[in-house]
Amino acid sequence: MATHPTIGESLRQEGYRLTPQRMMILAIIRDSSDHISAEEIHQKVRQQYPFVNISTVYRTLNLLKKLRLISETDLGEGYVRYELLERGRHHHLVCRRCGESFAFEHELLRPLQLRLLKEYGFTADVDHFAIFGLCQRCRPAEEMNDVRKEGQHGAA
Amino acid sequence: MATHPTIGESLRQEGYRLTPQRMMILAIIRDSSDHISAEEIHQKVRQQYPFVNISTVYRTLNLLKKLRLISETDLGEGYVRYELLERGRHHHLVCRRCGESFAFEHELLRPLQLRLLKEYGFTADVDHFAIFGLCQRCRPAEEMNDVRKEGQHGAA
DNA sequence: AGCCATTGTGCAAGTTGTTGCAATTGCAAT
DNA sequence: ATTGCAATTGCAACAACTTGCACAATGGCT
Ligand SMILES: [Mn+2]
Ligand SMILES: [Mn+2]
Ligand SMILES: [Zn+2]
Ligand SMILES: [Zn+2]
Repeated sequence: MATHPTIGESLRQEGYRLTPQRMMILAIIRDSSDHISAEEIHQKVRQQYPFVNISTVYRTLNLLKKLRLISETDLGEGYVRYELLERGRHHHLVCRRCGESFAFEHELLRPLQLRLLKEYGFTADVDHFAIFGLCQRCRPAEEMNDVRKEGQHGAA
Repeated sequence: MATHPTIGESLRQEGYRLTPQRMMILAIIRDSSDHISAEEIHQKVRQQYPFVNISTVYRTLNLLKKLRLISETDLGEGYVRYELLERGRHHHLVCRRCGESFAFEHELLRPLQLRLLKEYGFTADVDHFAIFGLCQRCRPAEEMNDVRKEGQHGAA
């Protein structure tokens, strides 16, 4: 129940208030084993305090994002999900056909990050990417689909 | 005035109709020298045909996206912009502080694309990325900002 | 030309997320 | 304890985009 000191306290140390709403939101993000959406957070906070407004949830998420305590990522569901950044840097591959998503190592993005810094002096925020495409299983199916369409010319 | 045959015809060859609305939308995207937003397209189509609905614009953009004729990208303005994919593959760096955006070569993403394919069998859609971070000019300013905050502890 | 199935459009309502504003809260100096 | 002030909240309105549905347009078949 006691809010993990590190995250709540880093809020205060930046000069922000650790309000009850923020404590509840933080606890829920911390206790979630996976990515969590704003709506899910809102539902869970409401179980403790039914009057929280969804805009408070969004504002808190934006604050935590700005302080780089959480990261957001769009896994193609029509809304964004959030995750504690201290949970370890990683990224996701999302199949545009089956919707499945797989994590991949941050290492794979490091060479790009370095080249952007060297060639453009640009410090890229490489926190939590989602890259869309076709997974191994779906590629053959998609190609078959393309071939079928080309076939429409003469056939059928 | 005559719609560029290649794009309009590739629509038809996929079995979709080339309606007047779609012709107008296509012509506007083609005649735009830069990224263009749905709202901008809607405004311009309305000059020719005041009854088009914004949802037709969005539906057409989604169709063109699905057929990989256009690509979309979020440059951090609060809405998405679209560009003809045949205009040449490139990506963007967007500074989260000053909002400035710079293009960068597709070449820089190719090694990542290849590694994702080799290591995960994942065929990444690397059409038109926008990577956020700090540009060369803004990084010193941002660091100064961080230092000032740390100073709050004892000072002030 | 007339009919039918399919595709596309307009409209209104819905979803996710943001924002202006007035009221509340927290904090510190009196 | 009271006051002053900035940070935060709830609420309602808004913005970008999507979707369900009824009607219109299209294209194929006869
Ligand atoms: Mn993740
Ligand atoms: Mn571009
Ligand atoms: Zn798949
Ligand atoms: Zn900048």
